[in-house]
Amino acid sequence: MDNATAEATIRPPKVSAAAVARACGVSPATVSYVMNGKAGVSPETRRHIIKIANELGFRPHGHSGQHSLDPQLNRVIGLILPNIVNQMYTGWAENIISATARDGFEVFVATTQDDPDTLAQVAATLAARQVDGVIIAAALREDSRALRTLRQRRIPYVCLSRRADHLPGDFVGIDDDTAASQLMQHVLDHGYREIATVIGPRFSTASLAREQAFVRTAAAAGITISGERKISTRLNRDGGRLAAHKLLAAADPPRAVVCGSDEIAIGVMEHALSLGLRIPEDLAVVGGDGLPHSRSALVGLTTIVQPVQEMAEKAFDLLLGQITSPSNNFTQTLCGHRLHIGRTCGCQPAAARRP
Amino acid sequence: MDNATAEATIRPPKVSAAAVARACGVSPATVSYVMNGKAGVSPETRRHIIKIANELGFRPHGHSGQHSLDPQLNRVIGLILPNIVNQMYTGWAENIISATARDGFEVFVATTQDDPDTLAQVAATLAARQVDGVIIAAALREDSRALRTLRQRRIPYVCLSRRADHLPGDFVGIDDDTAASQLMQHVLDHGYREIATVIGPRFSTASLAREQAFVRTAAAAGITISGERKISTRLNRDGGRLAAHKLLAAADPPRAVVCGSDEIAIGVMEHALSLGLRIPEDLAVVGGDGLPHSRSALVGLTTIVQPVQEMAEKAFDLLLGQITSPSNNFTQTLCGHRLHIGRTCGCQPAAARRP
DNA sequence: CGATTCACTTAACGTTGCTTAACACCCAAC
DNA sequence: GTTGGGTGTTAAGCAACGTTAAGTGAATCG
Repeated sequence: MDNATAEATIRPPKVSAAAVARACGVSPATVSYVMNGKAGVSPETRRHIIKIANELGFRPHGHSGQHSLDPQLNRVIGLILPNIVNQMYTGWAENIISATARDGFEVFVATTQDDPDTLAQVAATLAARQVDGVIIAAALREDSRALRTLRQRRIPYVCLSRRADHLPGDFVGIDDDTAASQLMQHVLDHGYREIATVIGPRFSTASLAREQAFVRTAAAAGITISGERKISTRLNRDGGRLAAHKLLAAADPPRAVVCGSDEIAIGVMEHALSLGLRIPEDLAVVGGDGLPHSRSALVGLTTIVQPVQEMAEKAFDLLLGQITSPSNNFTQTLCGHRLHIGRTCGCQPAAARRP
Repeated sequence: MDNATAEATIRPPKVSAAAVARACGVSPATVSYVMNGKAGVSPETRRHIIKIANELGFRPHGHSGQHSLDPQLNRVIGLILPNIVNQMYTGWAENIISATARDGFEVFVATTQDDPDTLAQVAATLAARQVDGVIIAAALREDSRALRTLRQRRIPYVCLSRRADHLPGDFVGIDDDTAASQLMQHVLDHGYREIATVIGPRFSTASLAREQAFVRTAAAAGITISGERKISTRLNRDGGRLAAHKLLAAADPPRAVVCGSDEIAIGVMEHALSLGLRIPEDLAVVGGDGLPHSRSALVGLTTIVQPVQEMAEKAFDLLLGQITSPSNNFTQTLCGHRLHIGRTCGCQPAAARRP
């Protein structure tokens, strides 16, 4: 009797994975593999299935096609960070919180310490809390459990800075490849030949991309960076100290250290100073995040500056878009970076800019 | 619609959960799950049921079972910080988040920028979100609107570092008076006579207490700090720069600056360096938070070190106590601080030397 | 020509999301 | 007091869905 009301308000179009499979002439399992970025599917089939799935508006576990969600959002989003000590992350957090507050959203802040299990659990917890969306700056390349959990619950998410290898989704970051390449080029222009690189964990796509660009750019200048001089460490000062200890204790210590992160660079410099080395006279160091305090006159680090506020706001913009109108068309946004020339590379403070 | 509405306005409507269920085309059990925030209901169905229930004016306070509110916690706490850029606050946040996670709590992080209205609004928002408790590191001396809101709603809170002047409540902090006194004494021991103090906003009890201790300790050594040399500024680097600009542009610039916060101290040093002054040869500077990066060899700030982790865990402990067994017996916990001697005061640490 | 790899299917499995049904509770009527 | 209808809660059950280990068959390779 009241069915009229019910049917008028809710109408499930029900695009199941099986439907997509039928439309593509494959088995549901294949569709599942494609949607989760698993291996074992040919590129052609993969592309075909993605195309059909988008056309049909497929979402996993499709009990419902469209959200009628403006009225009753919880107005809460989750923010997953590797930690909240590194100022790179707090910078994003600050700006995300400001941006969300403008729209009346509250923010759950969670940290993972870059542990895969913690990440998976945190995502599950946030999902259980009915957040409207999640911004993740702690994605891991291989372990996509967290993102899968969110996908299944149809909770929109946006990856910030790091992405997952095989899972689709919105992404906001900088062009790590170009930025790292420019940074290395600047070091090369100083004439340093003995160069080491220290980056964050390789399970971060951002770290990995930077290392690869460092090595490639150096190679293009005829400089090979040996295995012992390519260090991956934790994304904090201690990681930098440890790396510096290894590098500087070697028989042939490097003349310059190119880091993937400011915190690491600072750790490297701290250790070098404790050995009595002068920077940049004995050792040049450059970083990769552009934190305010490492750019300051006290430290004077040469580094890549990321547009923190722009990135944060863009990430929330994208998330809000996904929340209000979910789709399977994802965008990859690369924000513009710039090189900040300090004095740790060997440049003179007054003549900050180099040609 | 007409009939139902008419009757509804005249008589207590008596909208049962079953009616909502029928209107939504689901079973009463599902409505029950939604109304109690239990799991096992899809977000779409949940929203739909909430919407219909609101339209029909459904009141969950039917005559049955116990009120579900008392025994069931939401397992969410609020954390109110002045900002999330100053590493003092992020240090506490990091450790509070870790501590709460161990007990299955989630944390809403909110920032006030030290604006009284923002603080009041943030507290109201958190209260509306049914948090189980709040940790506040952004309390203001005079404006206790926020704390009063929480008290009225019977939401436990713990003040961290700063307290409100006239409102009772648990408090965790350090002995600002003793710490500031020791810091000033160390500066006096160097023999400096021309001393200025720069602290955070005086609406923070921590800042005010430190300034008073600075002045008192200096006075005990026969040194008067004039009004122009007692500066209160914003709790960030820019605040420090501004203060330094005022102090160093004066006819009689000070020989030493005693700061109430590391960030301020760093701002002071940055400005001094930009004027070509050497630290500590031309100007000695000491800080007051003990942030990891200002203690590092790169900066070498002499400062008060606060036991960040201990304070964070203690604050959550107290909060948890208030949540599980509310009482009116409040405790004031003072954690132990220590003085970290760097080189910005003029001391010569063995290892570190700067070009 | 058998072994291996690749691309996909089959089928068992674990989850999710909801229903049915049993339960605990309060208020009225007997 | 006892009983019965009405109400919200909760465990148990079940169907649908997506996931994934195991399996199949064709192409490739040594």
